[in-house]
Amino acid sequence: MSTSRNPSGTLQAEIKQGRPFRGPAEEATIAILRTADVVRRRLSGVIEPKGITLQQYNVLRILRGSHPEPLPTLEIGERLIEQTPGITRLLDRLESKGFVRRERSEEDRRLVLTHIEKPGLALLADLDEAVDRADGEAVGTLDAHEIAQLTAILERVRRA
Amino acid sequence: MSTSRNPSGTLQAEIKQGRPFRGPAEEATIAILRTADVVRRRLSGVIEPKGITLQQYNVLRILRGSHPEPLPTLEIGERLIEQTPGITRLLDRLESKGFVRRERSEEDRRLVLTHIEKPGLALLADLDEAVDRADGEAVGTLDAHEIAQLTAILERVRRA
DNA sequence: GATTGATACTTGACACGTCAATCATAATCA
DNA sequence: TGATTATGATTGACGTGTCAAGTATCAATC
Repeated sequence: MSTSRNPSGTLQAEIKQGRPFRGPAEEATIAILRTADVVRRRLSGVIEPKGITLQQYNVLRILRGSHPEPLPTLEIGERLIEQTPGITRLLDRLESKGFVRRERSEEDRRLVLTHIEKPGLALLADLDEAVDRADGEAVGTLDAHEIAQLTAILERVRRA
Repeated sequence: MSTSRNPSGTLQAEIKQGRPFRGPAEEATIAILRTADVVRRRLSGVIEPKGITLQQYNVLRILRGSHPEPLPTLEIGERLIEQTPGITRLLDRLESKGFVRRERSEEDRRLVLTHIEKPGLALLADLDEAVDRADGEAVGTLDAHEIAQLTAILERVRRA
């Protein structure tokens, strides 16, 4: 039965199988997921023709951010919000394409440090403008206030 | 050029490699992608313990929506925004778990019609409350106006 | 009514995302 | 010091997203 929730009598609850939130909350959740899909697709459309995937691009961006310092595998994983196992294989592919280089740390031999290489930097430089344009177009119909509002609301959703 | 936006002369544009949008637009784009990740993770946390993945759940929801009418494969794919090849294998797994049944259409033998089965409906019923709760919690700190606003802004991003 | 072109789906190949298990190295502390 | 535990990374297995090819069926047309 599971009817404990549902304060007052609540027509809605009786009629619609006791699901008080079906409606705006679900609509917003679905909107977030679908919008992210659309955005991801657009960015992929810009990036993949250059021979790397969106995730590989994200890793290169992270490595460029720390360049010339290398980063250990787990550190990259944290910034990507992704689980570690994935990172290892992602780096395998980037290394085989010559965009990054890996080496064991001397101080702590458990660490594998990844550096971005010249071809990686060149590829990013080549993509910067198009990616910025895509970002701009994604929110192109929003004014500055709306963009700020969207960003703030999404942050609250993440922290919820 | 598309420089109409960008208020005053714009130092930013000159200095930072002529990338006027790096900043708020990129921040908003990243916010959308990261928020969707968080939301997806939360929903998965509710659904996967019951033995199906989030995508399988979405397919079952779609099939419940049309029940007792079955749906052809492509129709399901369109509602998921996913490419067809993925749907076929998704349905393979749902079928092997007994949640759906497939059959060739008699009128048009190219079509494969998928029906949701009793165990599928039961599983969904079992999940409805928890999923609704998760949706509600995701946007729990937003008031009704903010939820509507978020949904509307995201829709504009998708249409951009 | 046989050929041609579209449509609906399937299969193969590769890139992730994620969990569980494993291996090497460090750190701890008995 | 030697055993135990913690940490960092990798591997294996499975589900999914996506592209390119392939197969079966239908529709059109000659």
